Amino acid sequence: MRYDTRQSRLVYEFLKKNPSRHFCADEVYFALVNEGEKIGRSTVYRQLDRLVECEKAKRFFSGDGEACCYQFSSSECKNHYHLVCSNCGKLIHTECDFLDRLSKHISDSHEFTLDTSRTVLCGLCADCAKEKNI
Amino acid sequence: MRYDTRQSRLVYEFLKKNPSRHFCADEVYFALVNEGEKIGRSTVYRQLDRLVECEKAKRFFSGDGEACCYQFSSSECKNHYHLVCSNCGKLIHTECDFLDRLSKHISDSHEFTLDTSRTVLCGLCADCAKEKNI
DNA sequence: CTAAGTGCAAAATGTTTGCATACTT
DNA sequence: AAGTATGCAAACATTTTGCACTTAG
Repeated sequence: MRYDTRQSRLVYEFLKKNPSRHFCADEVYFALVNEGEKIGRSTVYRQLDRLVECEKAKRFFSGDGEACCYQFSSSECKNHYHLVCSNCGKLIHTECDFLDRLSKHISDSHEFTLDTSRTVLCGLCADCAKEKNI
Repeated sequence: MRYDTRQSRLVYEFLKKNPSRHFCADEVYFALVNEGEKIGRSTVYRQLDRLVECEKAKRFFSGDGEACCYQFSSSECKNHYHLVCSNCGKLIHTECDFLDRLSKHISDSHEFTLDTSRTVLCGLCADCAKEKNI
């Protein structure tokens, strides 16, 4: 059984409050500490793991070898796609026919079962693309 | 200028010898040491970075928080796609019209510039899918 | 001869674990 | 009361860095 503790709620609420951003474990930890909350680093790690397990958070690795990242994830995230900007780290949730057909195509033609919850399409968001071209 | 050293060749040749597999830095290091080669751990890291820089190796993060991985990559890899099996770690290089159209679609409809060399599509390969279903 | 690369050991990161204590149910 | 969670500090794993030394050009 899983107990409902102050700390577990803290971590969950924190991600939920910022659904469009992702955070590494330490960012969550320090954010909470700076808000004056009392919570330990390992508790944050353990709670994040738990949230990933029960699919309330998404874990991924943003591009170039940084820490691993966590982001709020509702059950809808199972069936849509994620674009992550390798420059600013923004994560974009996308529901899209074309991407659905991608899954089907890959399984039909490449004998490969795409895991959409795990796959993150990497590139540059509009803002960063603009910035880079200047 | 870049010098051509025994160690730089060792690392490059090692990846090249095993183009269809990927290795974390330590695997490369220990494989070389076990073959009796004299090379330092930090040199392996530095050479791997260099290979990634000049696109002779591909770096990615295989699924669930393991170390980051390196794999031989020829210049062709710039324009094709990579499927990685989250179960066995196999990396599949794919040249595919559909995936080319994906890039275009994402840039047209989602204002996002896909970086195909960085994006790894995550899922299950045919063998592992079979195994899991038994 | 100069610039670049090497290897070691130490430091920096990021994450996990053991264990006594505290909290939930 | 029993089971789970917490928090600390220590352990771990991976990667980076400083620096004296070696090697390639």
